[in-house]
Amino acid sequence: MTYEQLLVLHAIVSEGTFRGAAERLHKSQSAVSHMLKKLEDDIGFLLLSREAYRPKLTAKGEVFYRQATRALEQMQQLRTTARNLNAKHEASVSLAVTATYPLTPVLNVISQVKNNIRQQTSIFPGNHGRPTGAVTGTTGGYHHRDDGRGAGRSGRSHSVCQHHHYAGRAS
Amino acid sequence: MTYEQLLVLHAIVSEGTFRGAAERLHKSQSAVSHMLKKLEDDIGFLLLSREAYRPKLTAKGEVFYRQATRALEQMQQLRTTARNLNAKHEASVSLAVTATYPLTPVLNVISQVKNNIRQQTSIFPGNHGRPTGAVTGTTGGYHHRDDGRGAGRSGRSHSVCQHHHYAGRAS
DNA sequence: AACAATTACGTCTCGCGTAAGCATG
DNA sequence: CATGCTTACGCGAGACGTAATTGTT
Repeated sequence: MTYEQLLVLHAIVSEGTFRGAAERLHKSQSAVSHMLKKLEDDIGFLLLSREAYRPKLTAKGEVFYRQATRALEQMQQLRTTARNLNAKHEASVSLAVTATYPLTPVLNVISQVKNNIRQQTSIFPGNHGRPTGAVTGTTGGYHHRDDGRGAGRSGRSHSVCQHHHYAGRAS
Repeated sequence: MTYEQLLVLHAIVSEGTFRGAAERLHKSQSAVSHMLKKLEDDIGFLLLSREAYRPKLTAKGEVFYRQATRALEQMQQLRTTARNLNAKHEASVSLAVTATYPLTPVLNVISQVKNNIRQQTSIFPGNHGRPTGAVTGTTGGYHHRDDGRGAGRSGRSHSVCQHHHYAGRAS
C-alpha cells in the first residue's frame, strides 16, 4: 500500500472516472487502472465496482476511502511542513539584517506576511513530483496538455518522469 | 516523497542507526542510505546529521519527523481498517442470523460492542470523526452486498520479503 | 580492529505508455 | 458508435544488493 496508490484512488473518486483521474495526475488511464488494481490486490477487496460503467465506491471502498483521505491529508500537511522548513532559513536571515533598523514598523509587516503564508497553504491537489504547472484548486475543469517544465530553484531536477509520449515503439 | 521513505526515516530514528533500520526493514544498509538521501533530496534539507558517527536528527529533521509520525500513524491505521474490512463479512452475517430472534436485548449488546470499538480505536491520539468503519451508527445501517471477491485474505502475504540475497553477481 | 555510513557499479523489478480488446449507454 | 476500463507487451528509470572506501570508537 503506497501513498501514490492512495493518490490515484482519491483522484478517481473525486473525478468520477479513471480517465479524468489520469488527466489530473498527468498519467495514462492504463497507469491509473494498474495502480488501482494493485491497491485492491494489496488490501484484498475491490474498492470500486466497475460493473456500472461509471466506477462507484463499494461499501468497503467507502469506508476505506474515508480513512485514506485522512492519511492523504497528513501527507499533504507533511509536504507543507517541509516547504515551510525550507523557507525558514532565509526568513531568519532577512530578519537578522532587519534587526539593525528600527523594528517597530517592520514587526507589523512581519505579522501580515505571516498571515499571508498561513492562508497560502494550498489545498489538496499537490502534484507528486515537484511544483508542476497544474493549477491549484479542486474544480476539476482544467485539461492540461503540457506540464510546464519549471526548472526548480536549485539544480536538482532529479529526473522526474516527464510527460508520457514514449518516443519509439517496437512491434 | 513516498510512504516508504517515511518508513525508512522512522526506522532509522527509532533504531538509532542505519544498520539497525536496514535490519528491521529487511533491506541492506545501502538501500536505507539511498532512500533517506532521496527523501532529503526531495524535501530539500538534511534530516540527520551524519557528522556524529551516530545519526542524529537535525533541528528541521526533528520537526519533520514529528509530522511524519502522524502521517505514518494514519497509514498504519488505514492498513488496519483494510484488514478489518476484510473480516467484516462474517460479522454482518451473524447479525443477520440473530435477527430472527427477539432483538431487544441484542441491540443493547450491539451498542456496547460499538462502544468497545470506539475505545479500541483511540490507541492513536487524535482520532476524530468516524469510528474505524465497523458497525455503522444505526441498525438500519447497511446491508453489504457482493462487493467482494469472496476469495478471502488467505492468499495475500505480499510482503514476505525475508532477506533477499541476490542470486547472481557479475563483476 | 571492528563498526558504521557513503558510493560506484551492476542487475532486476515494476511503473507506465501504447495499442488493442471488451463492455456499456 | 462513442466512451471508458482492461489487458498484452515492452521499455526504461529507479530500487537495491555487493563491495570497496573513509571515518569513528
